[in-house]
Amino acid sequence: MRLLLVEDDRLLAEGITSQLEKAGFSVDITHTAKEAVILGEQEDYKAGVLDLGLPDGNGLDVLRQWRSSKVTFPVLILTARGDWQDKVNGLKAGADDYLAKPFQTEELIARLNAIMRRSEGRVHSTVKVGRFELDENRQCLQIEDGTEHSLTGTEFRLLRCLMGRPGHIFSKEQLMEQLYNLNESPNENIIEAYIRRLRKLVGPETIATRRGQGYLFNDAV
Amino acid sequence: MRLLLVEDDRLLAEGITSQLEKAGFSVDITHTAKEAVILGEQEDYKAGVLDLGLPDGNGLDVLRQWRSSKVTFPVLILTARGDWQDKVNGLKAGADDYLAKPFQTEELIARLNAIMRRSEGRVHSTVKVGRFELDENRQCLQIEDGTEHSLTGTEFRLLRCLMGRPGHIFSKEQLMEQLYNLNESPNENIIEAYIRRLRKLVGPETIATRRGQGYLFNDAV
DNA sequence: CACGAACCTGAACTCTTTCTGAAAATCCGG
DNA sequence: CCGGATTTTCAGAAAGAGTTCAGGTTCGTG
Repeated sequence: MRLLLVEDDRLLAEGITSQLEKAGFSVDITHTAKEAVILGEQEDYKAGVLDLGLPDGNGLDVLRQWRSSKVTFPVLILTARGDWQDKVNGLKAGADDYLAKPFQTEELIARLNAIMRRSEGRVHSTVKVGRFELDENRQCLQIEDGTEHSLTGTEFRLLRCLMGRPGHIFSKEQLMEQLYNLNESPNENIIEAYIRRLRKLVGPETIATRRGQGYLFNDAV
Repeated sequence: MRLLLVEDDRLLAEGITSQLEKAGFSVDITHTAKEAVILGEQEDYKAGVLDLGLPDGNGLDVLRQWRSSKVTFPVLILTARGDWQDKVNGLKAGADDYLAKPFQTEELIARLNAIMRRSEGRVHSTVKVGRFELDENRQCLQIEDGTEHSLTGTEFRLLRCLMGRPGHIFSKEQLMEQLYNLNESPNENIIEAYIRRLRKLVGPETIATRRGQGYLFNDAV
């Protein structure tokens, strides 16, 4: 679940990032408007967090440029407390939500989850495929036979990706992009390793291999 | 993999086409806006390349008309170098990417592949001939009796080629060109070997041999 | 009708990709 | 700084895809 955080205060950015990563996101940080525009257009994020005050330009311009170039992921803007104007302009420019500084990271996470769910057209925070149900709040997998398994961060992100689109083939490269940000680039064998662990939970048939193409979550029970 | 190329410079159009065909696309050319609108609406293309300067109308109007009549395939527009305005208007009108003239055909191919990949998630792209349906996302073949077979990379590329133009005879040399690049040049018997594998799936009658000419996918059920 | 060319067929071979189990490295709370 | 949980790497085994081969069959032509 990749996010882009645009925030010029480096210390604050680091703080937010470390908490977001604990919550299971993979975060790219940028401090400038220019880089933000490029990253947003080129990388495949699931959401963006945008501070409006940037050294080299207005955050709203970043947002407008994204929207005019078909960047569709949901964006949450950070505004100074009580700055009504910024909020209205932001929503006009295509933002999906806003949050006044200062804020609790918990609230940021909650709101991010909300706009991401909304953008996917879902309401429930659980993904159900066949006899499996993935609980996004508790980060655990329930199986129809009553058993329940809690997942580690990486296990969860990978499984959510696969279960989010049952029957669709994800290449190893795509999965790498979803799990890791630009800085991290572990051995591609890591995907195989995690696929193996997930199979121990869901059974070997449930996650199928398409040799040379990738992996898919079987939607047939 | 059918494309529509809208370009009024006939010489340029021919040149681009021959290279695109080498890259495995099957290209229809048109030189007028009027014909472009009709073809785009009636035929089932996987992508379009649209030059903005046309003798009988503006390319952007073609694009707008397509989009308003539910033509969803991704479109790449060709603009004059540095014409910022065209680019922005194009993206607003529903283009998926743009390329400034003059360009390298390699770049055109790379961008086409990119926008097609991006649009894959949204559009369910399948080729249907008789009682067979080839799913290009999942790289598998569905038959009317309900069975489904996943294909290996080479099987898929060969079958897509044949099914992309049912009834048309492809020579072994042409098929070789579709499946392999200049560096690879395996024994020509490889085509026979794969044809045999495909026949085991679709039945011996469905892929006919024209001795001395090539193979074709039978249009009639 | 006989002959060669083109095509078919099944199996064997090679090479790449994936699986697997375990060990090493890293992270994190106490 | 320690110990457990988690992540990452590694290397050999297994499986699968791609390719070749050798011999058989069919077809068209002279």
